[in-house]
Amino acid sequence: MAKAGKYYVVWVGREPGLYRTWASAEQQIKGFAGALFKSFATQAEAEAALAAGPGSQSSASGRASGSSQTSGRASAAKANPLAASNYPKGEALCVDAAWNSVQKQMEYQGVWLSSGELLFHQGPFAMGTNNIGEFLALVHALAWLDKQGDASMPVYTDSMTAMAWVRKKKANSQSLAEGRISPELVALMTRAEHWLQAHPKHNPVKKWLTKEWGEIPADFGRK
RNA sequence: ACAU
DNA sequence: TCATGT
Ligand SMILES: [Mg+2]
Ligand SMILES: [Mg+2]
Repeated sequence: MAKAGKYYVVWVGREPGLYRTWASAEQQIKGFAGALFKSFATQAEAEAALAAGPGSQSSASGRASGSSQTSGRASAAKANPLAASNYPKGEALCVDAAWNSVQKQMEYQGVWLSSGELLFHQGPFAMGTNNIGEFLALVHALAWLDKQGDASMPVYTDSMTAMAWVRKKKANSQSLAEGRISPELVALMTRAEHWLQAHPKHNPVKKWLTKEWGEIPADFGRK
């Protein structure tokens, strides 16, 4: 997670560009031979540095330490998502879920768009699914905002499934229907559906455009 | 196909 | 490559 308000420039890495969280920037440079990166306090500084290149830095930019790998992955987002004309303006909450296929556990969290600051984190939970995590994260954010008396703050998710379940106030989960979900999560799902039915006019839910803006700030990294 |  | 979903 970002320590409120930092901007990370990666000049050399798997996918060079501008990142809002250390988790996402680290993915680009960890284990990448010859990686070059640096953090900045403001967007303007970061954008200027990204455009100018690593050679323009007078001090303390990061260099890859030990490792060796040079391969990357196909480019997804643009190098500077913040420059996209449709990038979200103003404050918002961002949520995401992750599935740990090694530990077989799901977790989810919510962060502020502007700073990357963690607002909530739940889990890990056994016997879950990606979609159940995305759904619970989204409803958790909506309920939290309602409790604060904030009816206008938008909530971003990258999950079409979670958006559909919230819209219908019903989670169409195969795993749930077939009894593969833990009692704890079943209870949370039931509670979430009931909350939605009791609060038909919840805050606006918006789709995070990962292809245009890069990973949602609430993303967990490992993928 | 699209989103995870 | 697999699983969860619209
Ligand atoms: Mg997600
Ligand atoms: Mg993610």
